[in-house]
Formats: sequence, structure tokens, C-alpha cells
Amino acid sequence: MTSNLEYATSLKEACVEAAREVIAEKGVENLSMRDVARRLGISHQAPYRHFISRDHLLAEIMRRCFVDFAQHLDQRPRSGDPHIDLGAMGHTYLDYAHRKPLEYRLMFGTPWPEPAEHPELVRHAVHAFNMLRDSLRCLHGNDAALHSLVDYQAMFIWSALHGMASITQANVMPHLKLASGVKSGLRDDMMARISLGLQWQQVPAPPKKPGAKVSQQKSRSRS
Amino acid sequence: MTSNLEYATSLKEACVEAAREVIAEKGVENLSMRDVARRLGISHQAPYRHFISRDHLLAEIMRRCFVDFAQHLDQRPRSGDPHIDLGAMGHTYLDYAHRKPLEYRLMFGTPWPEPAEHPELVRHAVHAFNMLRDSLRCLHGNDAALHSLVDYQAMFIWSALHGMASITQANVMPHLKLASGVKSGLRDDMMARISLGLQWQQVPAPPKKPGAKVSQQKSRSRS
DNA sequence: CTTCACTTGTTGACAGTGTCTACAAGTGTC
DNA sequence: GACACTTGTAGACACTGTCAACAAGTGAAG
Repeated sequence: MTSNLEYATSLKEACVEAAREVIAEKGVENLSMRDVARRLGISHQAPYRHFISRDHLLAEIMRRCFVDFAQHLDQRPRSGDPHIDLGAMGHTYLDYAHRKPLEYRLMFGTPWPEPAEHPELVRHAVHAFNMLRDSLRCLHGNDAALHSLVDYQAMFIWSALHGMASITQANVMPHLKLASGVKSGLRDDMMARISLGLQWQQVPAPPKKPGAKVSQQKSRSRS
Repeated sequence: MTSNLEYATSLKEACVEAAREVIAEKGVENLSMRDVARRLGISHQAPYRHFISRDHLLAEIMRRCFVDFAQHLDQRPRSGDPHIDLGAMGHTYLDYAHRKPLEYRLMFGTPWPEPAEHPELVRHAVHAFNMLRDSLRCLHGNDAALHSLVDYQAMFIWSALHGMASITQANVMPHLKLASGVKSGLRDDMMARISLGLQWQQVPAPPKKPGAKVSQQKSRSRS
């Protein structure tokens, strides 16, 4: 019974561990409950005593990835300057995606299971996003009038970072024949453009005229 | 034999058509060769005469999505002003992601099959990226000295757009409790920030000092 | 101690999958 | 007519997730 479980305190924990191995070796889409059971030397139904379906096992692993990810973000180097801190957070984000590509793919590149079924997963994912928000609030102060500015900025940062991370991971860049030096300089360039993009300030917002072209409102102001 | 094939000229075409139906109804991950065959009233092995594996059928569908995507981008409204054209391209990109979420997910959110096995898929994907490049070259002129600038800008635009599109599609935004109005204003805000971010110009590039912090080089110039 | 419920594991099914192999019918060419 | 080639069929194989029935252990109630 306890043949391959020397290290694990419970079978549930051992299942998670084995599943992560499978994912690391063969990718998420090739994770199978029976494979997990086989590796642990238990019957193919034993894991179902701890996870009611394959999706639930996967959701638990994803949840832990978010915990790990949030910890990673939390351990970023801190200086006093909130601007530098924000930049450090961006770099830390991209570092994670680069150093733990499997985990990153799992969190942000895998079709999520039904969110209603896995509230804990959602909770931890939102928590990671809130760290980005906090970093921005630290910059602006927690003035309620600026909450929407913070959210716009957070979505912008996240979009650009996630876009870059997922494009990098997709391994398409070698096929794009980028100009020499671009690949190695991409990260710094991207960070610089993001930080410039952050400086856009909302125009007083005419309350939504659907037909209006937006390309014209070039009225920007810089902080 | 020709029971359900009234419309299709060849079985190959009918397979693609049926597969797209399956994907639309049940998602990519639930696409099965046998299901395709069943819908066409043919034996479960018939599709294998035209696609050597499930991956190859999927790759063919993905390839067609890229063709469709490129066409969509090509039909964007054109004005004389290349700046406005570039903005229109961004909107057209996001429109596509919004109006054809399945196709978008298929192209950019599905783990790609081995690229070496599907060169045509890669070719069409790169072509779509080149349309973005062309749009930028149109802005700067085709000066070789600016090729790397164009590539940086293209990667930035693509990252931000793709990031936003995939986040939007992932249906996580409802869980983030964004400030009121942010969701509806997100797209315009994002476009404005992107266009601001584009204006970053490279610093003369000190030939790579690995230890140097980049956060300091705030020497920007605006066009 | 006995009894009962509950937990945790096993075994055996079932329907579904991708894909290999062997076979059959049609089609065109020498 | 003989032959090769294409296209479709039928049957297997190993694999999957998951349901249902069963067994052994544990702990509490009577």
C-alpha cells in the first residue's frame, strides 16, 4: 500500500505531486488520473476518493500555482521608490513566466474549468491580480477617485505582460524573422513602452457616444 | 455514401466543415475524429484518408482561421493617414477576437501542434504578423535602419492586443471587481496607452552590460 | 463486545477515444 | 486483362474518465 508513498503524508498530497510530475513530463493535456494512480502504485480509482474528477485535481494544481506565483511576486526586491517597485514587479512577473513555463501555461494558458465549481481557484487568481493593483495604489495613494485609473493601468500592464509572456512561450518568435538584436532587447523595450503607456491620463470621459471615433482624442496630459 | 455530404465537393472539405461544427458546439478539446465521421455518416476511419492524424485536421482548421483572420485585417477601413490606419488595425484585431472568439482561441489560445509538422500553418500565421509590420513600415518608411524599431513596435502592439483579447475571453474580468465603467472603457483606454507606448524611442543602446539596471534609462524622446 | 455508519481503498465494468492493420471496391494505365 | 493506386470499411488494441459494487479499517453508540 505504502510502496511509492514514502515521502507523502497523505494520498491526496501524493496525487498532486505525481500529477505535477506527469504534467512536467508530458504536458497538461496528457495528464490522466490513471497515470497518476499507476505512478503511485494504487488502484485507478483511489485518486477519486480525494478528487471528484480530473478537473478538480487539475484545479487544485492550478490553485497551488497561483499561490506559488503570488509568493514569487511577493518576494520581489523592494526599494522605497514605488515607481521602481512597479518596474520590479513587471520583471518579476516575466521572470516567473520564463523560469516556470509549465506553471505559467497552466495558470494562464489552459482553458479553465467551470469557475463556479472551483471558487478557491478563482480566489487565489484574483489575489495575484490584486497584488498588481496594490502596487499601483501605492503609487497613487488609495484615493477612491483614482480607483478606475488604477484598474485601467492594472489591466494595461497585465495585458502587455501576459501577451508578451504567452507569445514568448508559444515559440513562434523564431519564425517571425525579427531584426537582429530584437529578441534579446525585447524585454527591456517592452518594459519601457509599458511605463510610457502608463502615463496616459483619462480624458474627462464624455458619457459614451457610440459612434464617435476615438483615434482623434489625442488630448493627453502627463503626470 | 453521399447521405450527409450534399453540400461538400469532397470528403476532405466535408470533414473540415463538420470539425468546425463540432468545435463550435463542444470546444476544441472535445473535437474527435470519430465524431466528425459520425456526423458525416461515414466510417470512423474515412477521415484518416485525408488527414493523417487528429492534429493534422486541427492544423488545417487553424491554418484556415489564419487565412480568414488575415482577410479580416485586410478589409479594415483605410484612410490616407497611416497613424489612423494603424489604430484601425488595432480595432480590427480586437473586433475579430470579439466576434469570432472560437477562431481566436483556436489560433492563439490552443497549444500548437509540432510546428515542423505543419509548415503551412506557420506560414499563414507569420503572414498575419507581417501585416502588422507592413502597417508600421508604412508609417516609418522602409528604411532598413528602422527595421528593429518596427519589430519592437510590432511585438509591443501584438503583446498588448493579444493580452487584452485573451484576458477578455478568459472570463475572469467579472471576478476582478473592476471599478465601474472600466469594463466598457477598457478598449479605448488600452488603445490610447498602446499608441502612447509606441512613441518610446530606443536609447542609443550601450552594447549590453548584463548587470545594469534598466529602470533608470528614462531618456525618452517623442516624435 | 456488538453494531452501525463512515472513510478509504479495490475491482470490474461501460462508453468513449486515436490509430494500426487488413480488407474491399472503384479507377485509370500499360 | 493485369496491375497499381486511391478511397472507404471493419475490426482490433490500448488507452481514457467515471460509475457501481464490494471489502477492510476506524471510531462511536448502545
